[in-house]
Amino acid sequence: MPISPLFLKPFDPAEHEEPLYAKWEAAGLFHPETLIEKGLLREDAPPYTIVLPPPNVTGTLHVGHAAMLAIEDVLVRFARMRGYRTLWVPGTDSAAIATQSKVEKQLLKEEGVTRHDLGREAFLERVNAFAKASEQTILNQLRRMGASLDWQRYAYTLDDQRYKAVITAFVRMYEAGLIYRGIRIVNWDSKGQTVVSDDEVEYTEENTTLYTFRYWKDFPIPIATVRPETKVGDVAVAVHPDDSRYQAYIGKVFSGTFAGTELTIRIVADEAVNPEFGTGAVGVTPAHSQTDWEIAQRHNLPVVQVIDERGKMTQTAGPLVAGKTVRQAREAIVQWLREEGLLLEEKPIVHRIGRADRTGGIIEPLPKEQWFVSVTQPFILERSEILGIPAKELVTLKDIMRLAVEKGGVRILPDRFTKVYFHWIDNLRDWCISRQIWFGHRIPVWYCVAASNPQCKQPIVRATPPARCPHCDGKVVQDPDTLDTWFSSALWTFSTLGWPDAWDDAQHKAKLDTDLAIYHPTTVLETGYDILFFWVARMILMSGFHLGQVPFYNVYLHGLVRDEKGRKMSKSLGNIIDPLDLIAKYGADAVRLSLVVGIAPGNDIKLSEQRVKGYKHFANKVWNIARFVLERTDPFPKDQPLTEEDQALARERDEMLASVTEDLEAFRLHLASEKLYHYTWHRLADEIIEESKPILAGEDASRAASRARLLYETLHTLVRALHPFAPFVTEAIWQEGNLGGEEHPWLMTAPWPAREA
RNA sequence: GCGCGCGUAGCUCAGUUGGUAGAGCAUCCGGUUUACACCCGGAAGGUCCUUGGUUCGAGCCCAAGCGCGCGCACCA
Repeated sequence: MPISPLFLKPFDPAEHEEPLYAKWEAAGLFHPETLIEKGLLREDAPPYTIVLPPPNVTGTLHVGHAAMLAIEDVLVRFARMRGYRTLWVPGTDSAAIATQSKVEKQLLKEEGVTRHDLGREAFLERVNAFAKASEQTILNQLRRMGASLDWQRYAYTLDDQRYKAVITAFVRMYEAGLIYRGIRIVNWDSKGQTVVSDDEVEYTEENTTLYTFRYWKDFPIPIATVRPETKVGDVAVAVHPDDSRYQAYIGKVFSGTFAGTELTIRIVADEAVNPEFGTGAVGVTPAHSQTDWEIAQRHNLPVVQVIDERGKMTQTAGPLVAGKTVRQAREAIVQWLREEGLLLEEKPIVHRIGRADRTGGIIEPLPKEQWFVSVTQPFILERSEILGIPAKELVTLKDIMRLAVEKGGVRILPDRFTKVYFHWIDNLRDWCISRQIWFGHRIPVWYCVAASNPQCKQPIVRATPPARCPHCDGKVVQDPDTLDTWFSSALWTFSTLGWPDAWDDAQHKAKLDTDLAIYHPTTVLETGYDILFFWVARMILMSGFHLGQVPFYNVYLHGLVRDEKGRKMSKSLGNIIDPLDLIAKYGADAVRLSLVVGIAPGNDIKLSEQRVKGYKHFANKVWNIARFVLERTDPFPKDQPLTEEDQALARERDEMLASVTEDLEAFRLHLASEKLYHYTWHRLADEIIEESKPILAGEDASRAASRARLLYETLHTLVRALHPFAPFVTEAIWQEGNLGGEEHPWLMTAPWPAREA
């Protein structure tokens, strides 16, 4: 058979990649059940599952996604070739706050209206339309990377099935006493006009002034603050219990006028005060500081709110500042302190201020009534498959999160993140899950409007809307808030596999033969180390509570992709590399290799165009090796015995493959790929093939035939081993060279070349 | 303050359990018209941050220090 004419030029990714992907998809090769039907996979094959960390539905593919896809696709293709029942579940995330603010910005710019002008219903229609319109973009970009995702199982965090999972989860946790409503100091995003969780606050250092002053002339203790404007809300001064300077004042109460408002200040002793800082005395503002709120709780102090949700001073703040913005109020109060001679010192200080990671809005701590998940409330886990966590005993969500990792149920890679994880768990507070935005899963809670008898004051928490109040038959209204987007993301491993429908409540286990029974717990969660807390920990929490399982056995954390100088990619630096541009220039295989070869788990990736270009050359090298070998070995002498030197070469190759296989099993993708790269180029091409030229053309026919057989078999092997890393060029060679024959028309589902370890 | 990581060739980084220091890019010299210029051969380039320890043997293990980065907490 003559060699395919396609081989007679350099490998052109543009010519092969998209058509090949379309063929794989059309043949159903991403869908494990189709492989079973076609006899390409045994029905009793052990499962191997990864759920894709869902990209933002309105976003576009960035290099971080590209790295994630490359790594996961290597794992999935490796597992598939080894005969696992391999499932990779695709999905997208509504990314509540990010998407909503994007649409709000657009509305304001193009139509000059706010979401309140449109109203909730109309606004949501607009957001959903926007999400729908963007969806195909990101999905096609996932395809361009070559990701072998099972599209028949595509999930979206806001679709009906996921909605059902979210509400069911909420109701069950409420009934178990793990979800409660309470007034706390929360992180108020003044720009996004919503609460955000502790993990969604990012701190930046800024230069500011530390003011030392007295409330009024005969007030005995000077205090220091960076936020004079909040001081109109002070109710106490706290000192350390052992501080000798202030012993005489502890327990005393002082009254006076501060900045035009009457204050009653009690002196309290509290361990939280650092006697070294400032004057060693803290003005306690319970409504606008987490620490002060806690002090106020311990000493039974009142709460006076002086800043409102829009960042303006309230009427309670007094005539001097009421109605002013925080900034104006600060100036006014400092001015007043100066005029009154109360200002003792102004000192420059570096202070960290919090901003919301999604909107950039300054975080204002405010007391608000919100919904929380308690991480310390004990409950009984009816059934447990989690290592080290017994069923029918009292546990807390914190216990589950800690023990799942500590006892080995979940393994985190690289190992060093385990400590970071424990540290986070140990400092964890209750999780605030309500958000004052509209785009997202609305909280399944209703309130009786009339509230005519005491029972009616109880919130009605249920999966289906109640028509009337069950106590007085009055009208009900739904809680206006939506859930933190991470609440639904935390259910992702099992909400994508059919929970709660696939769940048998009586048996506390998945119904037989459902996706949930077959594919959960998943095998690997692969994601960036930056969302270890947001997501990984909370998935363990949710899966532990609802299923009594870990959500995954392994966590593979990849690093941040940075530019060639090691800087974060950002719009403001203008150093963003668009993976689709790279794919267009160098091909998806090259992009994938550049994000995998030699990059250890958890390490940041410095990506340069040079690097990608190098791997394009590699893909072409593989292509040319195939041409050389196929040209000279067709038909290859299958039964020719190998000479001793060729047996040695075959052994060397197989040892290399055995070690590559071991590396892949241990998630050492960086080493596996490096070994393959090195063997292919610098051993096979540079040495073995070069030495083979005279042998193949030589007089010794049996030696030539032996070498031809060796080369053919080596190509056959190598193309399979390289497939997970560079799926396109290898599949193209497989097809054009007809390497699989009748039995394995697709390289994608051909067997892995090394024996089971 | 608590914790984590990094420091290896000019640059970017590998180095799996301790066993003769590696790759890509860049530099220099040479080659090559049929697998491939998206190439090949060769050269140069290293106190593996420092000091001390364990060991027959340390880039790797231990201790201390220096420099850089990150996470968490505090930040009144």
